[in-house]
Amino acid sequence: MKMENYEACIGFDLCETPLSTVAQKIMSAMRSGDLMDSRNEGESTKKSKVTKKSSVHYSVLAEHEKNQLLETKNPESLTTLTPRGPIELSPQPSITNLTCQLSAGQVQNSISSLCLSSYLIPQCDQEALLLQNMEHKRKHFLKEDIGKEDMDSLNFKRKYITCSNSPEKANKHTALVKDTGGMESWPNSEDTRALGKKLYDVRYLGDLAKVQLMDALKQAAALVVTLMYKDGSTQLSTKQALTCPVKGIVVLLKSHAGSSPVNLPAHGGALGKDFTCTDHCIYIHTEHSPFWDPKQEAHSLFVRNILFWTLRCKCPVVCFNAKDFVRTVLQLYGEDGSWKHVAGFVGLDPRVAAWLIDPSDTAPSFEDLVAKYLEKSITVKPSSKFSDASRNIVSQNVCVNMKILYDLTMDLCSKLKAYGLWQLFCTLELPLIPILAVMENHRIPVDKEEMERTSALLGARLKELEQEAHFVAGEQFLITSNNQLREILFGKLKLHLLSQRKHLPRTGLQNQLSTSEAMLNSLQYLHPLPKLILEYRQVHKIKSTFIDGLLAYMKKGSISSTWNQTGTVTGRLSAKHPNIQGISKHPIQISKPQNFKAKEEETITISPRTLFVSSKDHTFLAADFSQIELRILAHLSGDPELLKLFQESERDDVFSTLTSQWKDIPIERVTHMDREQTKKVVYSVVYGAGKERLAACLGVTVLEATHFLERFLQKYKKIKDFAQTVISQCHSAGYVTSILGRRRPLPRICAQNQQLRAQAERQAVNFVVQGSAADLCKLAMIHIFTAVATSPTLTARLVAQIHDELLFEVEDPQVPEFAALVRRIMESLQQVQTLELQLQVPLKVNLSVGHSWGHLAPLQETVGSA
DNA sequence: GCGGTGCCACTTTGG
DNA sequence: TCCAAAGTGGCA
Repeated sequence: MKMENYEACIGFDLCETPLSTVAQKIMSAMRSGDLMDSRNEGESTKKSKVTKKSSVHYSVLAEHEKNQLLETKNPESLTTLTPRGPIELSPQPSITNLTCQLSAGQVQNSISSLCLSSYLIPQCDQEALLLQNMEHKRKHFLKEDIGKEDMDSLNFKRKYITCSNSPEKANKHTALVKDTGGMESWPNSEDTRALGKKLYDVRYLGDLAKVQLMDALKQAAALVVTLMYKDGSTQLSTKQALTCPVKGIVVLLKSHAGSSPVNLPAHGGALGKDFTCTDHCIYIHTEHSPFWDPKQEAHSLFVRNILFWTLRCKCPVVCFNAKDFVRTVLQLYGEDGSWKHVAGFVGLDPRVAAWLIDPSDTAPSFEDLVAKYLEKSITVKPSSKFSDASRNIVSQNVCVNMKILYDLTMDLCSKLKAYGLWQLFCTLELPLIPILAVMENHRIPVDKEEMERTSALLGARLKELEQEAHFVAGEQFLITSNNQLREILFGKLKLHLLSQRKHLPRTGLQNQLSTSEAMLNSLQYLHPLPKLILEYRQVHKIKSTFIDGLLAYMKKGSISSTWNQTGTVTGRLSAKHPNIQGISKHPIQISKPQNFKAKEEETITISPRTLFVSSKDHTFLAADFSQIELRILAHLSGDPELLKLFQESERDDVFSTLTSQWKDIPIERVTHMDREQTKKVVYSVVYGAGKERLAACLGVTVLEATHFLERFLQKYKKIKDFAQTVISQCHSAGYVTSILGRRRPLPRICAQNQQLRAQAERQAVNFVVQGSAADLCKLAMIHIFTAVATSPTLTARLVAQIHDELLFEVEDPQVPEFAALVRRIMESLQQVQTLELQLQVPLKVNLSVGHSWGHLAPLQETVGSA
């Protein structure tokens, strides 16, 4: 064991008595001024320091290493000091714990050089490295697998029997090895044969064992990670607690089987083929007790070390729902700025892999995936009498499950390769995982007082509207009930008989007369009730979803969404709790309720996005791709008219241009509403909307809509050709793919039912365009995130992604530099050599800034600065 | 009678 | 018989 193998940060407890010799030296060096005290540094310097991010506690070092440290130590070799411990809690801060950093010359693998090297490796190199690692592991794994499948299934059975008969079963979970005397040495192969399903709790490891563990961690061929919750369940448990706090983290260290001769038992033995005997499973307790004690602080440093190592190590890391793992580490140990350390994390997530293969099953459990994809193991048959027992295998023993998880992930990886999804997985989806974790770890401030005022205001207005509605209806009824509303509109008032329109909207399944917005719009001149209902619904939606709903998710005056990477069939992201992608953009006007006399205006404007504000000294910067799907359609179809629209008039807004063309009005006269309508019409038409739908959308007769449809498709002829090509490809292959190879199987493309088949055809066309747009938006996120993470100065945080729009929170002085970076990166996605991507159309980005999300103004960019 | 659950209709967003 | 989401409330 050599010093070179350690991080260069070493922590000391200063409340230990007697004070260790090294600590005494450091203290005296600090007093004499030979040592810099980082407490006196400015905030900005502190942020950029890497010393705090990872360190080894002094107590972890073996005796001879302590001696080595003591010998090599002279004051000059210590460059920084960082106070640790509960200094925030104490009014009179006293140093109770120190971290010192050795100069790079003293220790070769100093933390700073490690960090630098991992940042300086370009993204593609990291991917190449990962690919190489994976390929190596895969080959190795396959080689080992050949001819031993039967043996493995036997082993599973053996383990199961052992497990169910052991006293541990009563415990429901894997027994933790608690050697209160402290385990002095990390177990070798002889010990571990019996420990296939035991967890080593790192709290109870002795100093030497800890050192050996770190070593084993660094030499592991692969790591498998899962979170353990307070109720004892893990990420692999079927019934995963929704909001259960994390108790600890379980890590399976997969060793290079055969790499050490000591670990190789005699040839031919059954146990010799059981690779599990060289693997170790550790449990890392991460819960903090409310009061501080030095032992816990030492443990905390050690844990932090392990976890940050895991996040930046070069070997494959397997984790089911890896995003939750990254976010948990950030919540536990992430300080301001430390998010950059996880930027390069690439964790193999089997759920993401399975979603790429079949995007239609959006939330499979670990157990589901095992049943669906793990070929060699227990196949769970619902009708089998062993079904319950089989399922128990997948839920009882954490260590066994971790090994199954590893196998499952390897199987999924080879499937990804077979489907041509491997590159998409590695270059797009996996790098996105830490980005989403970092987003979830960041909170957006919200104006709570304003929100509560608005809630009361809207509540009052709703009461008024309800009373008016009851009055004009001539009876009391539940205004939110569509059934009751339908009875009044068509049963009592018989408005459908007064309407001139022949085809009134109907509900899907019951085929009743609809009470939708389109219907109410067409009835609004026949009776006052429809208009009141429309206004009621608008106000009610804003209040219940965007004001009260948002308040429910607020903690300490801020909110943070949960981002779902595998929640859509098209590759888009989705957000929930709250769904920040669905928050009203357009302000609504409401007339002032009677009892609100505070203001003089008769109408009040409500805009939910205005409630989102940037933090102090920060600005929101929004960057959105303009007409991304239409541009992609132009590229894919090669339609000359559409291409011309983007290549020539790059300066103008395309939807405004289209509006002025077909409505025959000058472009200056095109209103916002006109533009929105054109947008809706264009997308409806290109994705195959019928004439009735179009008529309803435009508010014109079916005949007029038919004419428009013909004219449009005549002008942009190749759109139809493109759609035909996609549909026929889908017919022959059974699936379609996006620009970066994302796939969507559409089995109904050959359905007998005409309706189902037509739907699948429209979905195929839509997927190719929407999925490709999603690819580009994700690529933009990754490139920008990587650029910021590798920048020594930039600190901009990604706050939200609203499909084509990225919302950042930027430190005020950095806005111009960052804006230029964002524009350059996003527009340069027109061609990406490494992905063989080359669009025929330019990509255009609109930038806007402001201190409130609802009030963003186009950015005035300074040009000409080098 | 009460509370949980799943489905439907409607709304918002994005293209 | 445009596509893709999430949230709310009624209703059985």
